[in-house]
Amino acid sequence: MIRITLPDDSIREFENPPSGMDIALSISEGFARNCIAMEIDGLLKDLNTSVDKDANVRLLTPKDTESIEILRHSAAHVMAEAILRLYPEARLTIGPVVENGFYYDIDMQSISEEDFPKIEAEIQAIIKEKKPFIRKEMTRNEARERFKDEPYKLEIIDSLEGDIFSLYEQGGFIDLCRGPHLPHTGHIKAIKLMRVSGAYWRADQSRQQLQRIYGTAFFDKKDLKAYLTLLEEARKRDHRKLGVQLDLFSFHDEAPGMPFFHAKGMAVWNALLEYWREAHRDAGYVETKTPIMLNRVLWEKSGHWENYRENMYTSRVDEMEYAIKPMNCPGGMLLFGMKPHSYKDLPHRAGEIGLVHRHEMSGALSGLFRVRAFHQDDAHIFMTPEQIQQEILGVLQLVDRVYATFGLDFHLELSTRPEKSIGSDAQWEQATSGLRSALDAYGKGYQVNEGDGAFYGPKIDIHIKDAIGRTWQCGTIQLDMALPERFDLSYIGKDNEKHRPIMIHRVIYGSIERFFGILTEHFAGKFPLWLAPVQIMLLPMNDDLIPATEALKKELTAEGLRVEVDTRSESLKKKVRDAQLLQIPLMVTIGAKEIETKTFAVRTLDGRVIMGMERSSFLEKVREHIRRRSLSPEIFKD
RNA sequence: GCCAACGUAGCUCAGCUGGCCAGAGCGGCUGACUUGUAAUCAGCGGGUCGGGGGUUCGAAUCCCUUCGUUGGCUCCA
Repeated sequence: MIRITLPDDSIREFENPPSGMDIALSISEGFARNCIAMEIDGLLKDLNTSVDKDANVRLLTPKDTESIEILRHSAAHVMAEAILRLYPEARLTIGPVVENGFYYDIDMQSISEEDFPKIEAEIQAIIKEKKPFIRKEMTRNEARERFKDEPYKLEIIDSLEGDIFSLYEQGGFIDLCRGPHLPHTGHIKAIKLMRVSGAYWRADQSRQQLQRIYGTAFFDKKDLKAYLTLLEEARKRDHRKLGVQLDLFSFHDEAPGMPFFHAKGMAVWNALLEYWREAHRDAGYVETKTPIMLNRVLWEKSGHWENYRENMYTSRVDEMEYAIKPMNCPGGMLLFGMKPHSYKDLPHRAGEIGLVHRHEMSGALSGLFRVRAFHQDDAHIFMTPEQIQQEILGVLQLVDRVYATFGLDFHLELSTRPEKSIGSDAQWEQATSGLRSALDAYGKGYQVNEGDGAFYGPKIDIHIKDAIGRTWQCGTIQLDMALPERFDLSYIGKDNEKHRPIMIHRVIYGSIERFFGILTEHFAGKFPLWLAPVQIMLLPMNDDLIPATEALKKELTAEGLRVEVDTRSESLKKKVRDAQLLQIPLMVTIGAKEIETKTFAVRTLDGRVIMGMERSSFLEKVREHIRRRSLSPEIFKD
């Protein structure tokens, strides 16, 4: 007698060891049709696994969160089978599930997206056959024999421990796999190949280049459609596209990977920095600036010459070797090291909007998201060990304040000591527990990435979530136990002895260029009033009103507002349309009436028009909206 | 750096199984219209078809090479 406990704590008894399907059938036939896998005492298994002892069993249907991964994993097998049918000489390597889909790395001839339709047709044929996934187990020797013509599979087998290997077979296709899988291929209701790219076997450049074919799969065609719609939405928001449309920035062959910011882009940039300075002043920071080029001696001292050389631009001037800084820290170290410090001066918070250059691989470049020259909103904080918790907490609060201003939610990740690291156990313990207790005190919760810290210290990464749910790592707080040592930094403690300060690097925007790009996509180009490149577009009703409108522009500009006049001899409709397309938050129509009564006819981006607004009240509300850095599109609500 | 795709007017794109003067829409300019909230009409300019080399009677179209862009690998702000 086998007793199966279901999630609702009900118990079902079976004479013989039941499979998941048997259990599902004991509930209802419709439910059973829907089940795709099961969980036995917390372990995911195939639905046809026999439960041979009393156990807690959960039957999975497409609604369960784990199900989609099982589906995609199975989809990867189906894709692999389809490819082998079409390209018998192909050799499979690995085919994991990734966010939003799956891929399979295959050693085969180069293919392109044009080959997708025929592969997809083959996949559909396999799905239609509703082939069951059958699990088999083999010993190491049997597995090696079975895959003797599959060099990559052999290498995988040899790299794994244990003596029993599981394989899954559907139709004539068999693959080494841990499982679990769907009951049969027919459960794959929606599948689509997304793209193909190169990848190296075991991510090693010196090894075989493979074809990585990406696909995605869903239980419902509607879900696939929704996913494709999201991709479409992301494409519409692409900052590279909006950057051209809104005249914000550009790239030129003469400086690949190094953005040029246009006047309108700089308006946004300056608004970002103005806010940054305000927030940092409030948080007790001073601002510094260090040169972008420093000599080799400095970089040898900091360790960059040894560890970061291949990413640095170097130059020889007057027989002296220089490097353009890839990071701001060494300059910051020099500044702190200039004069003695008392414990009473700590913590010392020095911010720097530092321009750094890093020679990224050409293939890594991508719009403003990955560039070779960028500005970091850096800061170096020097403190006593006792101050770690309080200081980190202060940074977290600043992070909170800044991201909230943009309507960005975020989560935190703590990375701890990696295998290769410098510093003593005690130092790491003190540093890590300092970060941990700051995170605990902050109370937002965080994820721990064991062993993911930098070699010179643990760190906290801040991941923001944008308007369409994508996450980006921007801010980071890194504790550095190496540089104060290398630069022999010290402060005089209460005991009148020299002590080594604790130092952190931290950024909040991260790279201003990248943050700019993220914000552009987050807002879909519809920047809030305080950030908008052009805040007000004045629309004269006819050409005779242009001089009067230009005079108004002058007045509004003097108020610190970013204003333009549409002087074209176009219809009002046309001028309104073009201002809308440029996502300008305020359109102010100037007709004879407005001049006469000293009022404004104001239109906001949501299409609402308010006629006859007193100029003083317009100004007051606009100023207040900007001062509060409000995100609301309703500038004249009430 | 590697793999793949792409590069035609300021922008978006057509032409690309080689062959009439390389096209369209938008933008720009000129003129008319003088407009009350998402495209007024007409006319006119504008292109080394990314650069270089080659095949060919003939190349935007085919080949080689180079630069750049995009998607990945990798790396990371």
